[in-house]
Amino acid sequence: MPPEIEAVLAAATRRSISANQVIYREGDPATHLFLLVTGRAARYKLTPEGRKLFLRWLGPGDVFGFMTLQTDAPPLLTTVQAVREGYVLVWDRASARALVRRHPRLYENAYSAVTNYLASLIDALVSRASQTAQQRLARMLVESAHQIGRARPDGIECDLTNEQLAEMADVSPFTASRLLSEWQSRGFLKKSRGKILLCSPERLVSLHF
Amino acid sequence: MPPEIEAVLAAATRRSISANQVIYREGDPATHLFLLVTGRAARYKLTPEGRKLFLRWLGPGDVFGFMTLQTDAPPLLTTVQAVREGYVLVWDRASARALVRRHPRLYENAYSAVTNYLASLIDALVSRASQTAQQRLARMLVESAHQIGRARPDGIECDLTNEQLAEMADVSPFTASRLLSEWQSRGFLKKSRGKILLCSPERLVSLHF
DNA sequence: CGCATTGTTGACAAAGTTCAATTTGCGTGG
DNA sequence: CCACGCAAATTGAACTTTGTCAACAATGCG
Repeated sequence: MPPEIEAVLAAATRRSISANQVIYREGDPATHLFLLVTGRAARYKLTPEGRKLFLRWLGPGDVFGFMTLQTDAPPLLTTVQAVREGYVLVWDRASARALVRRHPRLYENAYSAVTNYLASLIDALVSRASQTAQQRLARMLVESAHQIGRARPDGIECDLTNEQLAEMADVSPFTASRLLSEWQSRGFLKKSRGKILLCSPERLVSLHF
Repeated sequence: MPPEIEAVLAAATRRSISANQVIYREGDPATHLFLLVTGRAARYKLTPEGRKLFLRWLGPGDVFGFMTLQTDAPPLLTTVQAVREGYVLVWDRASARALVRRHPRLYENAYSAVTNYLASLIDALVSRASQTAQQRLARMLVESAHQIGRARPDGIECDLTNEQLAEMADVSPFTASRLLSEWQSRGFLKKSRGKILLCSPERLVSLHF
C-alpha cells in the first residue's frame, strides 16, 4: 500500500454503525468526515412539517460530512442514517483538513464527490418537477433494487416498507400501496410485508422512460 | 492590491455579456470558469419536456462553471443565461486549475461556493416538496425583488413576466396570473405588463412563513 | 393468543392544470 | 395619429392527479 494512503488511514478512527443508527443529524456542527466502508445509509432532510425528504443512498466507498473540510464549518444540511449495520472510517476536522492540505488529490476527490452530489440533487429536482407519482415510484424502486437489493432465483429482493418507498418517491403511502398493488397484479413484482421482490425490473423501467 | 490577486486577475479574460445571452448550455463540456462582475444571470435546467427549471439567481461576485476545476471535466449540468447586460471574468480550464493549485485559498473558496449551491438546491427541493403553489410564488417574488428589483418611491419594482415567475415557482402561468391578481386586489403589489411593483413585501413574506 | 405494525380499499376533497375564449397593452408602420 | 397585429395576461369551467380519512384486514412477533 502506498505510504500516503497508509497515512490517511492511520489518521482515521473506525466506528461501527448499527442498523437504523443516525450517524449525524442536520443542524449539528460539521465536525467529522466519514467514509462508509461497509453497510448502507440514507441521506435525507426533514421538512418543516417533519416529513423525511429522501435524497440518496450512500454505499461502501461513499464519503459524507463534506462540510467538515470547509474553513468555516457551517451546520450540516442533511441527516445521514444507516439502514443496516456496517462501519465507517471517521476523521475529525483538524486531521481531515490537514490531510487534504497535504494531499491535493484527496481534495480533488472530495470536490468531485460534492459535484456528484450536486448532480444527484438536480436530478431529484427534475424528477419531482416533471415526473408523475407513478414514474417516481418506479424509479426509486429500480434504483433501490440496485443499491440495497439481493439477487434471488426469481428476481431481486429489497427490504423496503411501503412507507419507506413512499417517502423516497415523495408520494403518500396510500398512493404507493395502490401503485404497488397494480404492479403486483400485472406481475412486475411480488409484495410481502416489509419486502418487495422485483420480478421484471425492465417493465418498471419502461414506466419511467 | 496583493500580488496574488493581481496574478489571478491577470490570468482572466474580460468578456461582455448582453441581455438574455446564454453564457453556457447544459451538456457542453466544462471548459471555463466564470466570475460575474456586473449584471445578473439565471441558472436553470431544462426538463426532458423542455420546460425551464429555475435554480437560482447569480449576481455580482458569483462564480459559476465549477465543474471546470475538476480533474475530469464532466458535461455541464445546468444552463446559465444573463438576464441583463454585464460582464464576466473568464479563466480557461488550464489556467483556472493552475491558479487553484498555486493558491489553496482559492480552492477553498470554490469549495465553499459549491456547498452553498448545494444548500440552495436542497432548499429548493424542500420548498417544492412542502410548500403550496402560493407559498412558492410568494417566495420567488420576494427573493427576486431582492436580487433584481429596483427601489421606487412606492415600492420595489421587478422586470418579470408572469411566465417567468411561473417558471421560477414551478407553477402554471394561469395559477401565477390568478395568485398575482388576488395579491393585487389585496394591495400587496401592482402589475403591469412585464413588470411587478411590490408595495408591501412584508405581507407577501407572511404568506410563505 | 393478543397486539402492534403494516398494508388495503373506497369515498371524498383539495390543489393545480388544461384549454378555449377573450381582453389588454404596446410598439410599428402606414 | 391611428389601426394593426402580436405578445402578455385573464377568466371560467371541466378535468386530473394525488392526498386525506376512516374503516378494516393481514402479518408476524413475543
